[in-house]
Amino acid sequence: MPKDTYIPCLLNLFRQYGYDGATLSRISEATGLGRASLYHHFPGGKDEMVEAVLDYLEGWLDRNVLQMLRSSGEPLTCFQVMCDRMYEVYEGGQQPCLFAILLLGSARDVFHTQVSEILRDWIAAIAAVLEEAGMDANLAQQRGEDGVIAIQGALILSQGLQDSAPFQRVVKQLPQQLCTGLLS
Amino acid sequence: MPKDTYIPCLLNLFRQYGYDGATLSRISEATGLGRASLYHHFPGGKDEMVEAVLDYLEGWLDRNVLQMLRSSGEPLTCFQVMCDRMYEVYEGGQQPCLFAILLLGSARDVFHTQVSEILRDWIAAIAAVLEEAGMDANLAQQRGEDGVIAIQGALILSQGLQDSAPFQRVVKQLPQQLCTGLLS
DNA sequence: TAATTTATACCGAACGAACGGTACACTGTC
DNA sequence: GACAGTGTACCGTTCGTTCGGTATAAATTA
Repeated sequence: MPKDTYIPCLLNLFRQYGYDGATLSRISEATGLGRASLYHHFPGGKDEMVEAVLDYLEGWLDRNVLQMLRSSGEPLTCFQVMCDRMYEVYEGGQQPCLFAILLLGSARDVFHTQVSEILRDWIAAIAAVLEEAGMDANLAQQRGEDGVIAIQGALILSQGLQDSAPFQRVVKQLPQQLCTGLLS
Repeated sequence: MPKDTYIPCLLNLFRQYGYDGATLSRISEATGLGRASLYHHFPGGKDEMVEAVLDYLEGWLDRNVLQMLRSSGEPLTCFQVMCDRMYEVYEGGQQPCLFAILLLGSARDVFHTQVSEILRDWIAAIAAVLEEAGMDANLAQQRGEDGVIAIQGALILSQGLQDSAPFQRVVKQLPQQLCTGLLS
């Protein structure tokens, strides 16, 4: 069984406990692998586990969101699909975002490069859809940022209120908001 | 010298390193207080330090934002002042939000109650301003949430891109966005 | 075909370091 | 003398990590 098997499990652990809270004991327990076995699959230790999860997420985002955004469909429909995907990964707003966790955790410096790259790609993909549809480049870029901001902010708030309603409302309203000002 | 003296320093430490990253050694070094002195001022240890910082922030928010919002001025002006205050505490977007840090860190359960209360009060204060100005209660509540979402999301993104521009743009645009739909 | 090497996956036990926290004796000030 | 404040030395625990070694099965050799 390849090491990819354990990655979804690791993702859930880091999301549930944070980088520091996801101790090797917990990881060992959750994966069913002994401490030494973990180091067989991830010689770089915990950091390599996080990096593997980030690679996985980067691939997931590319396959399920960015490629779809690049497929030049109706902007509104594209963003609706994007928001549906977000609803899935974040389980309706009950799960926090690993990017934010890493960005605000004690090891932020270690993973900052990879996270910022992912965020940039995501924003650029949203902006490209809007620009393709005739929106001004600067405004499109702003809208891309606004999309990420809305989702990240909504996740924080839903986490803070322990109520997924704000996130669910945001993903519902976001596609329209991103498209406002677009002739169509 | 009262213990309040060290609270801004503690705030900066927790924001810079996160809850787990702000170790007692670092706290001791940054405050210039030995371990024994720290436990003299904060017998409850690290958790009590965080709680003291949260109390401080709660007071700061009440004094500098909520009371101002309750003073029934022009909504747009109120929100502009609010955003100015946000610009200050978050140092133009360069500093992350302690609430988010605690919400996503390993000790989220410990501080969740207090953080959620602060968020709720903040949202309610924004909503009250809009309702006072004639906005529908449900929409006003949504706008309150949107305000917090925008700021929290912008902080995450600015942190992620290591670029304060998104945050600064958001605090600039937010007052208008919160007021849209308001006659006046 | 039988023996042996190699590679992969796994494990329990232990490592040094750092953690949060405590005990206690000592200062200074009222 | 009382007591807030401090420095030092130390506690037990847990951290991430490493060590030595086992089980299994495929590949290689005799």
